[in-house]
Amino acid sequence: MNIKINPKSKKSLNRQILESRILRSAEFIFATKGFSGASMESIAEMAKISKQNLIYYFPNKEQLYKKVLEEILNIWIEKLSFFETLGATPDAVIRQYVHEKMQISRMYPNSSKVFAHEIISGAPVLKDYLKTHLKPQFDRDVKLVKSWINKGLIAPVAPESLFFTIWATTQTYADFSTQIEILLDKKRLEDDDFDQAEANITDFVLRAIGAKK
Amino acid sequence: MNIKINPKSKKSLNRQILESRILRSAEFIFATKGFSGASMESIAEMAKISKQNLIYYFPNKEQLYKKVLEEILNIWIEKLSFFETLGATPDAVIRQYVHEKMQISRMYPNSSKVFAHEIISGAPVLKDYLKTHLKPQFDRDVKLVKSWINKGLIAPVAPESLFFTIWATTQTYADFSTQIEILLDKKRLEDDDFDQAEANITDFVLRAIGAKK
DNA sequence: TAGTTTTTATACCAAATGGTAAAACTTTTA
DNA sequence: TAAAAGTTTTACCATTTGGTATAAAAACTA
Repeated sequence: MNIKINPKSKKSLNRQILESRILRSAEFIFATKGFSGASMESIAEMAKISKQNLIYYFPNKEQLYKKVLEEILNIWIEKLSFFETLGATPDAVIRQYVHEKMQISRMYPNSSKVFAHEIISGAPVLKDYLKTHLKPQFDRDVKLVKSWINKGLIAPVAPESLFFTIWATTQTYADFSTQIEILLDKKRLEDDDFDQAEANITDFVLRAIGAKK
Repeated sequence: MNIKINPKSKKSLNRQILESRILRSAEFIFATKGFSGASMESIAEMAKISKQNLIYYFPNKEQLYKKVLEEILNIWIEKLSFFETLGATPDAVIRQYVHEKMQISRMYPNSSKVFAHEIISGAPVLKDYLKTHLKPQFDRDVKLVKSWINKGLIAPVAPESLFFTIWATTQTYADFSTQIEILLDKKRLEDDDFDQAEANITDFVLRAIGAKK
């Protein structure tokens, strides 16, 4: 019997592997050096291909950069929505949300850092996206939190502020990991540290909003 | 009578004015473009001097960058210490701390962003400083919070986490201002927004740690 | 196996940019 | 007022780097 992998998909598989190796390299370089400081050469080197080869896959730096951002945004969209868990208790929704956010900080620290650089720089590339995609979702989620307050399920906190707080506290473990590592006297943040942090943040937020379990 | 300003101090006054104009420009450019993306030319242009003139004042880019970081660190050192307010109640200390931190986010958003870029990039310049200066202060402050817990003044939260939370939530209003502006539908964050944010964060933190007033 | 497509390597370049050298101009000092 | 010190301008350059052009090599297809 001739078990043969479909050549077309085999090819595209190889390509996918290489592309994702490139993207991981790019993430790291962009996170570490910023957009301007990241040279195509250094990204290529890290991905163990030539610069010209890199350009074959990603014709220019901006496109590569956008792809990296796109990836993390897709992950966030996929994993993060208050709205989707509609019906669950605030306690459960927030636990799940913080959990997912920390999971992402843990698994994709570099993507997270690239995103942070982008926003801090004034979101030159993502401004439109934020307006058209994030804002509507934010409005929906704020509405949901307001309904919780109206039902007396949580204390009357400012919903917008609640989101900013959750984002900031979870993201800080990815973005400011260097600082946290130094202050906690760790070479690297381990799974344990993230678990601990998640528990602390969850606790903190739930106490602050006085969520009934 | 010959009222004459001491020429020496007059000169150095002019120089101070120009230098601080340069530093403010540099802050903005570094915040917006990152270290590598910030050109000496653009900084000079913003400060309304020639590039060569800029180089006269700051012989190279790295030195200018370090000066910008130094400025914000000095401000933080000056204004932020749990320890110094020893004796005050946790409630008062935290209120004051959050207040100062938000004040800084409001007044020096660009410095704050430059710092954020630096840390996210792995603190290539500031790593040593964090180890030698921030860490000891952090340890002292953590100790103080622990004593609060032991005295039953606040709930048994993780002290480290408390600091990370306060830093993250206050800093986010400077660093991620672009995102927050979009989500709150504001062209710029006004004094009012910062006051509101400060109140929310303070409330939030005090609830979370169950501080007795 | 011949042809086609995909991938990799070689050579090169134009623009941007950090920085130098030094002259010209201005202000301060003695 | 003349020298000294401080400031600004002009001219220039070496390096980095994103990107192009092109051809060789490898992989795949018919």
